[in-house]
Amino acid sequence: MISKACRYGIRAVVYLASRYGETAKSSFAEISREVDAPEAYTAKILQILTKSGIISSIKGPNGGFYMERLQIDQAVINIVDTIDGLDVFYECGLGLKQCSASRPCPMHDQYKMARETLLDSFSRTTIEQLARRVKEGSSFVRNLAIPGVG
Amino acid sequence: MISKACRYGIRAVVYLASRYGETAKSSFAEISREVDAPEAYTAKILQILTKSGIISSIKGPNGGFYMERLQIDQAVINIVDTIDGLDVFYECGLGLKQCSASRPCPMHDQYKMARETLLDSFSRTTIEQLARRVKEGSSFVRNLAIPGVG
DNA sequence: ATAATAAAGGATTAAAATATCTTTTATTAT
DNA sequence: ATAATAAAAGATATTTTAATCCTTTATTAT
Repeated sequence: MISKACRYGIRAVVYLASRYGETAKSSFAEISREVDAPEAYTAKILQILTKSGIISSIKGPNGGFYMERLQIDQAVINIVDTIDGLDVFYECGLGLKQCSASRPCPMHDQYKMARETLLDSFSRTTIEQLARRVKEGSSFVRNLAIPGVG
Repeated sequence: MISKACRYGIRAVVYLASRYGETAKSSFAEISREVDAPEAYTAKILQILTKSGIISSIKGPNGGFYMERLQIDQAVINIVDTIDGLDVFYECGLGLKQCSASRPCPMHDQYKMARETLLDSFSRTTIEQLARRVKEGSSFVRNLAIPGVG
C-alpha cells in the first residue's frame, strides 16, 4: 500500500511530534533508534520531509530535527503525499491506465470504497492526534524490545 | 497495495472466466494481449495460477488455459493469496513487527478498518461475478485502445 | 579563527520486483 | 515414429525500492 520509506517517515514524524515542547532537538541517530528504522535511510527520509516543510531542522551543535506547532497540526496525508505521492489513492486497483465510473474495471466500486476509507483516515487524522496517543502510552512507534536481542 | 503481478493475474483470470463455455482454450499470447500485460511475464503468472489450481491448462496442440465451473465460483481473494499472499491484510500499516489492539501503532484502528474493507470485497466477490460484468460489457479488463498507438 | 557538531547532498551498493529469453516436457495430428 | 504446438521450467536481465557510505555545508562553542 504505502512504501517502507513512507511508513518509516510517519513513525519518525509522530515521534518528533511527541517530543514537542522538549528543548533539545532530535538527531537522526536518535529518531531512527526510537522508531527502529535504519539510520542512514531515515536520515534521507528526514531530509525530504525537511525540504518539504513537514518538519524543521537546524545544522550544527545543538542542532537537529524538531517541529513547530503548525506542523504538528497538519494532516498525516501530507507525509504520504511528500514521500509516496497521492497516486495510489486514485489509481485503478487492477492496474488499468484509465478506470472510472464510466469505464470501470470489474472491481472499481469495491476498490474505490476501500481506497477512500484509507484516504479519509489519512486526511482527517492530524499528526498531533497520533503523537498524543504515543505520549499517553496508548500507542507505539517502535517495536517491542525482544529480550536478549539487540 | 497489491503487486503488479497480482493485478495482471486478476485481469487474466477474469478474462479467462469470461470465456467460459467457448470450446477453444486460450494461449498466454492471447490472454496477455487481451488484458494488456507483458506476454512472458503473464506466462509466468499463469503458470503459478495453474500450479495452485486457480485455473487449468493443457499442453500441446489445441491446448491452452481454461477454467472449470468450480474454479470460476471461487472468491477473488484466492488469486491474491496465490500470488501475493495474505500478509498485506494483516500487517501493520506503519510497519511495526507486531501491532495489535493490545499494543497498537498510532493508526491501528483506522488502518484495520480500511484493510478489512478491502479483504471483505476480495473475499465476498467471486470470479464469476467479475466475469459476468465483463461479458455484459459493463466493465473491462483491458485498456482503452489509444487511436494511432499500438 | 578553529575545532567540533550535525544535517544536506551525492554517489554507490544491495535486494526485491518486474520482465525477458531459452530450453525442456507433454500432447496432438500427420 | 515424426513434426508441430503449446505450456512448464530455468536462467538471465532490467528496473525500482531500500539501504549505506562518503563528502560538503552550516552552525556553534572555544
